Amino acid sequence: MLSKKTKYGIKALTYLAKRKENCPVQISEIAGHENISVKFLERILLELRKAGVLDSKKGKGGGYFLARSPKDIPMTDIIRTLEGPIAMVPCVSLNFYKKCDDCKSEEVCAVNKLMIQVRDSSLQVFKNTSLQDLINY
Amino acid sequence: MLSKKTKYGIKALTYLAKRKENCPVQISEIAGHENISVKFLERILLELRKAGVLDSKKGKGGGYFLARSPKDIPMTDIIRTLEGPIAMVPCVSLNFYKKCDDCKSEEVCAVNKLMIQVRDSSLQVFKNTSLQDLINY
DNA sequence: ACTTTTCCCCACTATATAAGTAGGAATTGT
DNA sequence: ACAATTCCTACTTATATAGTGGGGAAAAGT
Repeated sequence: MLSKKTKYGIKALTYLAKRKENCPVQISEIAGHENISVKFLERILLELRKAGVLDSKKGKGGGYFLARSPKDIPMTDIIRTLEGPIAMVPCVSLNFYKKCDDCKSEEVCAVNKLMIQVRDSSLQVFKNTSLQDLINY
Repeated sequence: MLSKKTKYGIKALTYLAKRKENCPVQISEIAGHENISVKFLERILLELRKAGVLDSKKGKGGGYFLARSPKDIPMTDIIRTLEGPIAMVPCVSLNFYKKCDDCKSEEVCAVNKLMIQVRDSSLQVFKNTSLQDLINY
């Protein structure tokens, strides 16, 4: 299940991407438009900034804005930052790999084989979809 | 993230599917082989029986066995029974649909559009993979 | 220099879900 | 009758999610 954190993050990013000019937008404006708690969104945007997706400006007239052009922000960046691994089990994760406690060997694990396929098919979607694609619908 | 319940369930089912004869197998035998708590597995197998994937026999010489041939058990059945929706958000779930609280309209929701694609790509894998395919690796 | 606006950051709480446990009832084979 | 086994409900515990509160720091406008 997708966490609200990720969901809100995507919504906030699309809100920013839809704007004509890439100038700083206040958290409260985004939160208001997308029905998100200001404080919660604050934390989400901060994470996205640290991940290099967003950039920010402090003080009066400050706010958040996209660090890159929407077409250069693949969904993989956003999902991995907010949701974590794209794989459904750590033992098939490319970026967050962790061995299973209960498995003797990954070579003979049916779950492993299945989840590699699921991971690849999801990855295909996330990798080939940019923030720009999302607002083009 | 895949729950341990689902993971254990898949492992138990593949264990059963690998056997030559489809005769009743005790929970404790499966649990021992797959490193799963007996009591926890008991609950999992019960759910699979209620869903029609497994059948059981009580009393001495009893146990669990596949209700159908492994090739007639698609992964969708198993995942939906143990994990629930395949979709990452309820608003794109085919079998567990639920409207979002925070969305005005699904037509303009970027998350919705993206997650439909992810759902379809995962569904493709789960639908086209049977229990038989899993043990054929 | 001062004030306001804004992001920055840590700690806390509440709630839900997952994971696992306990105990007994019901059923079947010998 | 007895032992082995599933069946079923309720309970506990651990972990993660979602959200809140309050103070601090930096930048900009005046």
